[in-house]
Amino acid sequence: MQKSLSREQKRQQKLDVILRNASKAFMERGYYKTSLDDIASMQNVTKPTLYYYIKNKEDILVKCEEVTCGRINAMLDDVMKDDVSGYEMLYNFIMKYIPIITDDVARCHVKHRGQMEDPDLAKKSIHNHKDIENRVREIIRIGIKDGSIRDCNSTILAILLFDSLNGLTSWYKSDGPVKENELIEEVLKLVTQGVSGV
Amino acid sequence: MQKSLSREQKRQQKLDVILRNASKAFMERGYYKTSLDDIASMQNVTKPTLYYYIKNKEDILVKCEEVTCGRINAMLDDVMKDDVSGYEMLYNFIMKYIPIITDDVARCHVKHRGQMEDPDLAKKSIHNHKDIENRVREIIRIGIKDGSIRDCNSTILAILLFDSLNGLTSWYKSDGPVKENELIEEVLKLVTQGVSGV
DNA sequence: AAAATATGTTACTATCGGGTAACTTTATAA
DNA sequence: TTATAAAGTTACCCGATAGTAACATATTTT
Repeated sequence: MQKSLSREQKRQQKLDVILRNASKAFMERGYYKTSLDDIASMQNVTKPTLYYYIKNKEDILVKCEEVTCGRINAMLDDVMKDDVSGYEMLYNFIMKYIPIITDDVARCHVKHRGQMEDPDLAKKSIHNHKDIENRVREIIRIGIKDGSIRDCNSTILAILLFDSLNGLTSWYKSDGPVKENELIEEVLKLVTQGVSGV
Repeated sequence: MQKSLSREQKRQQKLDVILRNASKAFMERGYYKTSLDDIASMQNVTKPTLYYYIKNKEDILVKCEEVTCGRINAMLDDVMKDDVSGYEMLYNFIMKYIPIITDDVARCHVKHRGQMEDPDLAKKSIHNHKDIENRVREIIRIGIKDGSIRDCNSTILAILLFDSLNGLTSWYKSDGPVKENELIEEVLKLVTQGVSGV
């Protein structure tokens, strides 16, 4: 039993590596310009081996999504259980969202969300994101109710917020010139105070 | 001469239709899932006819970019020549940027910018966008200098701003439930004042 | 040790779609 | 009205690549 667990763990680890490498490649060269042969050779295996871990190419996107949405929802559970103002919840959400979303697998998910060829998978993907968006809208509504967030269209605000946060994924590199602390700082200031000079 | 001009105009019009239809298809189904046959049949012509107007598939993206960047730069010329505060310039820029960027051809450009397979074209595309980004950074710097925009990292702010504005392109539909006026209103409020309740 | 299962490989198929060559039709210009 | 160029068509090629079948090796369990 001990050994069989370790085998299962190894399997999981290899899947993780596949997702990580595939994500990296998809972000650099794009989904369609990255062949399964490319991905396979990153693990020093051959293409058919991949099919031991994934159903098909599209399944890589699905699995990246599962991992990422799982993390985000767990974080939201954590943030929303605190008994603080809506504004503080939103602040905490943003602060914790950025480190999650700058990970390669998460970036891959954000870029390809809702774009599966299988319509059912695409629908499910959009649904997953809408769920998360709704939870953030709920935070915004709480903030408006308790007066900590100014009265606004919570739908539009939630979308704009996600746009700017998810946009990070296409340019932010953890080894680039912009430090993560500074980035979080600027994003939080922009979202909370805006750009106005006074 | 009259007639030959009209022929040239017809040609231009047909190219416009191709770009418009291709953009729409690329946004709905994605670049790689849209074949040139698909695009051709939207104009009720056959694939080789397209090659009379475009060099190859990628050239569609290049032409969408030329059109869009031309519009944005003309708008920036206009906004920046006014003798007003940096904050007001930024405000005007955002107000005028949204109608430009919610057009199908512009949305297509935003989605595919910098993703051409030909490295030279990709480089040029990124350069085009960086130019525009730099002009907006210049506006921000003017605003910081004259005190109308709070002191901040102009690079990060410019990027975040573009992220949220360009993000619009993936969800905003001119015939959807959100009115353009309301959208512009909310974006401007968010960017200028932030979300804070007080 | 043997049976069963997991993991991997080589070699192949089948399809799709970008691009082109050669030909036809329509419109402009001399 | 005839020559020339524009605009479009049919028929094809060919490279790329997702997915599979059949075979080989390692590992675990009995």
